[in-house]
Amino acid sequence: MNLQFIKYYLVLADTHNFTRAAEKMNVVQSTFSAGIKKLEEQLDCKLFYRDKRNVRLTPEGEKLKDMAKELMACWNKIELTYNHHESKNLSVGLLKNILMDAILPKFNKYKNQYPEYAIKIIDGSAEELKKQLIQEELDCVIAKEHDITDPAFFSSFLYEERLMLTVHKGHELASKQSIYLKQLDGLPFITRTACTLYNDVYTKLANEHIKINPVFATENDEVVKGLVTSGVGCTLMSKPNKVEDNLVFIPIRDAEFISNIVIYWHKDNQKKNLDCFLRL
Amino acid sequence: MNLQFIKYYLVLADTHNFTRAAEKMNVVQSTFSAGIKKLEEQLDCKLFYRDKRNVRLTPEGEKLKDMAKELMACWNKIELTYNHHESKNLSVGLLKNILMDAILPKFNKYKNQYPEYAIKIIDGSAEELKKQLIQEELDCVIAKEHDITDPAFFSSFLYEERLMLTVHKGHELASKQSIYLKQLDGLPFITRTACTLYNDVYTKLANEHIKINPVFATENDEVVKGLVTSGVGCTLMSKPNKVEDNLVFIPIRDAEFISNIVIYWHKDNQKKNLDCFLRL
DNA sequence: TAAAAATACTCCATAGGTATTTTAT
DNA sequence: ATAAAATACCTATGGAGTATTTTTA
Repeated sequence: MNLQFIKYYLVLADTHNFTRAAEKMNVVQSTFSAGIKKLEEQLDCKLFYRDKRNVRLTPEGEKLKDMAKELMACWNKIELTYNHHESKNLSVGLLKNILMDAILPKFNKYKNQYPEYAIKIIDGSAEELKKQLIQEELDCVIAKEHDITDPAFFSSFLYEERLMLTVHKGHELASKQSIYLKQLDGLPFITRTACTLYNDVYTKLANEHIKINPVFATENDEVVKGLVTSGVGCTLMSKPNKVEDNLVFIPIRDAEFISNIVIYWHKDNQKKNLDCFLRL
Repeated sequence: MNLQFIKYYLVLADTHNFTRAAEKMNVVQSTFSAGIKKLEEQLDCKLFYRDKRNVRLTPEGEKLKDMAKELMACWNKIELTYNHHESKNLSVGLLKNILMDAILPKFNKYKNQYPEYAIKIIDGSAEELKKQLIQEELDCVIAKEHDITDPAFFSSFLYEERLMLTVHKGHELASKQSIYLKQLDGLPFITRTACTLYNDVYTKLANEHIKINPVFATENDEVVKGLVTSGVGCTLMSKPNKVEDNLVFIPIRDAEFISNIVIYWHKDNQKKNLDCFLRL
């Protein structure tokens, strides 16, 4: 009859690792193990296989997932309704010029499930956001992997950004399914100064003796898109879910410019809202 | 984080009485009071007014009702899914010739919410059903108030049956909005031998010196309806929600033949299914 | 005065912690 | 050999009980 163990279950079902799951729940591993065991005893069935170095859900465990999520959603709703002492606003830091595609659905889900609670979104550089996160001005920060390495913070993978060649519809390469890096040689190029992957890009191009022709440089991706659309040059950027009519994104076969986008939050931040947001 | 207290809350919200609610939960009153207090502390608001001899929900307490029911429904679903050791069939005793109108919706709700669990319905007299309830062959019994007075059983009111004059469409009284008892004088009458209220009826008629003309006697209400429809006589019976085309039910102004229908169950019966059924 | 809720205390089951052992790569 | 899960054991919290007091109709 204790919802704590249902939470244990949900976290373990996500992480597949007792030690890390326990850490996320702010209890020691033995306590966590005992909790899972108690839940298994109460429901009278094995929920997880613990074999050969990895933890997996049993069929019974799999069946519990949706019901447990629903149960916790009910409970969260009750707690959020009555807990007046803690702020109901969630402050989310968002790395400047990050691709919103994979984040917007998360925001929308939260808004649908908890319509009365606002999310405040703060734009900034990795440095600025990190500072605000440490000073507890932010509840969480969405940024690139390795932006924050402080062990006081958890991080959880959201999605990956992968740079592609971006050209306008009428460009000579627009019809290609994919290109090789050397095909960029001599092309008019727009530099996205806010993109941290550009260090890798320029290093790689130098190593391969490919000379691009930088015609513009800006940190604003909307400006970049406008420039590419108008045909003054190409660039390298991530492909959004919704591609503008006149833009074409082409994968690069012989190079990968990837960065993982993760969400950071302080291990001690017990805010109910944050927990709800993270679990969406 | 303890669902026990949510159950406390729901039972108290129903009974408006700490002592009786505690008894229903099989805990002593002080334990129950403490539990409600803990829930109020956890949610940081008063859920019940305890003033002037009665317990009432506060506005905050009222708000919790639906959310708490939803939460318990989630939990019940989980418990019913995994608790294999106890029988999932619910055995319900039903007093012979009882009006099904108010019971059918309850059965339907249960079937909708827990489609995989069967209800077994056993027909019988009050005596038979009581015996089976004591021998734990039945989980609960739907019968008349006072049919079972054993303190080992709880009872909860379901609805009232109220006898009305029942005639066919072409009957001389069919157009009346209501009648007086003396209008039954001399009428051909069908005696429903299974109806325990008929003792009261005959006593009252004798006291008032009203002489009816008993033309048929049967314990089967379907037969009674057939006879009334065919025009051989009138009777006194409860008005169902769905009235047959050719039958007319007329209230009696100067007499009340009422019996309360209640549901009985053993205080120690902790079957999850029963709990779910009772709370519908 | 009597019935119901709150309070004071006691008891014990159990959630959670520390330290250690077992298990599997 | 190492990392992770299980186990043993301890502590502290709190749910539930008994007995009593307070409250109010």
